[in-house]
Amino acid sequence: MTLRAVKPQHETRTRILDAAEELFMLHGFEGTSMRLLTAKAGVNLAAVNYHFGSKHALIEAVFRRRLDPMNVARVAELEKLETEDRASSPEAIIRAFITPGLRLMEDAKGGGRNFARLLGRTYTEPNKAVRQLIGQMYAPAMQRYKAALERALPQMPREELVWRMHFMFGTLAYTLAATDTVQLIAGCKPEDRYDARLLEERLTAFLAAGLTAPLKSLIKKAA
Amino acid sequence: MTLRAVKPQHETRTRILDAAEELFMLHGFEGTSMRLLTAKAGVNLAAVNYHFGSKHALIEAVFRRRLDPMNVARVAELEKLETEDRASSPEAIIRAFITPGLRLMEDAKGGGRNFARLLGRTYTEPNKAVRQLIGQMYAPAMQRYKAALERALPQMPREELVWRMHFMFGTLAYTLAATDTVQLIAGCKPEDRYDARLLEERLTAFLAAGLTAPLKSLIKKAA
DNA sequence: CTACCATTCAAACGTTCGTTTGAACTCGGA
DNA sequence: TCCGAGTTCAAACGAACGTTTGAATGGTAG
Repeated sequence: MTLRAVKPQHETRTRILDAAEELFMLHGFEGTSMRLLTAKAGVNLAAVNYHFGSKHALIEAVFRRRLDPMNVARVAELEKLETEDRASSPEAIIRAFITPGLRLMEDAKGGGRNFARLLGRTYTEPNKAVRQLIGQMYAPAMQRYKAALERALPQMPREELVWRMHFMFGTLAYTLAATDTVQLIAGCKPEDRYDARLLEERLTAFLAAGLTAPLKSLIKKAA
Repeated sequence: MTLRAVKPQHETRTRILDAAEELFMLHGFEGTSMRLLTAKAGVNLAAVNYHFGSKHALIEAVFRRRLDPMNVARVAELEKLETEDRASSPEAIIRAFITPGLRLMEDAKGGGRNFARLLGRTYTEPNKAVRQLIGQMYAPAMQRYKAALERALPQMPREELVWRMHFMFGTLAYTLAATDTVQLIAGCKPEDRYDARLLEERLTAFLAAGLTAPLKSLIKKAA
């Protein structure tokens, strides 16, 4: 019987994942060496290959740990909307989509914050294997939301909707990744720390307006 | 007198810059080795350090070659709006801002296309030195546009405008970088090649609507 | 106690990295 | 013709990379 203190089952794995999350965010995948990573995690250099098999497999594990639950939460939020007959509001759908992402940023211990920045950057990651990896992690939830928005916006041409969802996804990704770039525009440091609740309101208003913008562009095209 | 065919002044420099543009886009900065780069450029391995000094200085040169003219074009477009008294339209200002960026993507020879993807990704670049580098390249033009939008939208709280510009900037960055991610949403390959003109219309409509969205969010905040 | 399995460890593997070196080459001007 | 500055070249530098190895270690079941 395992009476010893909590039995740190796979504690090494967790320490590696936490260190990887932070260092991948700070220096990128290629910029993070296994020596630095294992030193930060306080484990032996060989531990990564023992527990994960390779560096690439570690990258995959880092994403799976957070991304799978996040997309489950996304689908759950959407299903809640649908059972409550509130799925006809594009704004509600947008909020359901972005909330699980923004939740990451209010993680007090910093792990979620690190992952949020890492995730937001990875959609434009050079490494094709990594991009495809998270692409297929997203695919199921993405198709659900696409179908929901098609129902909520029946008058919108499908192709136009695809592009607007693309823009929406991009804005969220950038917001998660570029948390320190606001000062590029503000010209000074942000007055206080990220207020995730306020950010959610701002982002939802911006995206809802963009997604439901008038369709005049298709007519003006002749110009 | 230099009668010889066009005198390829600094042709080696150009070949290196072109190869760097493509390879940095494909594999990132750290993922691109000087050996691969110089082989692709058809020059000697030592040529990069001879002509640029170091790999980091090459990265800087790659950005300066395209980014400086682009931001000059941005400011010029804005000044044209202002002399024509059309600077009161947020949509016109947005169009002036995004057009020079989108122009890169219709470069027939591919160089601009490569740079567009590279640029869009770099706002979320892990390497802080690189991020700061392009940050300060952007700063002057950014402040001009911020002032213009403050004048065009006098009723908008300054802080709200900063965030909406941040979102706008992010959407453009993502659009430039993630040219192949649309199929993540579309679920299939895009029917035809990027139509920059149509994309400009779609992006302008989306961003103008987002930027001028109603301000109700500030009231709803109590909920 | 012993045997066993999972895990940890220090050390080394071969490869590739960015950069440096000093000689060879090119070519216009004295 | 010869000089010298500008450029290219093959070769090598030490350092750092991801991964592998085989021996030690620790706790558990027989």
